[in-house]
Amino acid sequence: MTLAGGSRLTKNFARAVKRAKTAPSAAALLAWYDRNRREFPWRAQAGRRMEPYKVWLSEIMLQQTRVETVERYFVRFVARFPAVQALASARLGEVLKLWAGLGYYARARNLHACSREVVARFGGKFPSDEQALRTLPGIGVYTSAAIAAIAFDRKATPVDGNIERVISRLFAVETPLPKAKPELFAHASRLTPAARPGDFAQAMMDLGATVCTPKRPDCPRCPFVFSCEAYRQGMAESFPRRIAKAEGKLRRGAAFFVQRTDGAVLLRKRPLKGLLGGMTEVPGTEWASGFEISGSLIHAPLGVAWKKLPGRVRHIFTHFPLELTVYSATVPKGTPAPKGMRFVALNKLDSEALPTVMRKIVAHALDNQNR
DNA sequence: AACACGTGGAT
DNA sequence: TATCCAAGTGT
Repeated sequence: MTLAGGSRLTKNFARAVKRAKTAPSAAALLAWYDRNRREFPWRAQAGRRMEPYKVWLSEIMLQQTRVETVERYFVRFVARFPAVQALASARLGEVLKLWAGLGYYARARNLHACSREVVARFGGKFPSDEQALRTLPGIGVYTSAAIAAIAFDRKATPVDGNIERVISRLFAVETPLPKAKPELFAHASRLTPAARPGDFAQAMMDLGATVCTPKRPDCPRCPFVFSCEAYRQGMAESFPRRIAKAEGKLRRGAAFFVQRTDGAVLLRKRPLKGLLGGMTEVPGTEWASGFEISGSLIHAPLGVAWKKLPGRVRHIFTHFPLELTVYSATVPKGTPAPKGMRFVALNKLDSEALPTVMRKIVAHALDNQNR
């Protein structure tokens, strides 16, 4: 962190901390947690047991996804599937619809598979220990520890991105991520108390989300300020060390927006595996680097008059940027959909498993086809 | 071990 | 506008 403004008060505070550095204590963190309790739809009231189903569902949704984004998805999801049995008896398509827009769609496929295994192998009750949880689809090292600690009060130490940041600062860990993971886990595990391990984990994550933030951490409000080595060095913001990933190469492609005169739009389903697996899409070409627009009409789903729309649809995936040219065509009412595709009424698009990039294509086409 | 896998909010 | 990156898992 920076000593904002360099005020005398702040400098004195920093000097006082240097003199008084103490060992970090879980008790201090838990006290902070109790004073700064945050309410979430999946979080029980203080002292109440959390439902394993809700803990599991929220943990899956929260993987690589911000709390503010997850909240409304979680509420909708629980309203539709109040318990693991309801989810297990649903079709995958129904689950993907509720997941559309949330990203990382393998999570939804694994969530569905996991619900069926919990019912089939564990009688509809989540197992409480990490080893057993770890055997379920979509539940990895982090999530198994999180469920064991938060739902079952087992002494387990989940380490997510927040906790990595908190710990790397607390101990000024110079090893860059992801190599530092074992070291960070060892530190976190040593700090985990036998009492309230679930609250401890949530407290660490809340601390990372609200105080020990990536940019401009609010160190004076931190219960660990007297223990933090990075702060003592005046270097909190420079942790965790990280090795930059190579950025993905631009890919291009074309999308074919077909609308019937009654308004219905032509859609199809993507293969179950891989990018946007199992989701609905607007028909299009492959996405490739070095893509040539000139030949793309060969791949069009119908032999009709195509109009190349002005502009492009741009979308950034985690591992590559995408640039799409959109072609549009209008066909008469009653035109049957080509094999493997279907026409869907425009006002029914909301209840389709359309990922964000596909919604962008539809919006771009509707904005531009009559210009 | 390294890469595939989405999206949107903050700065 | 560009960049970062968030409660990771599977292969």
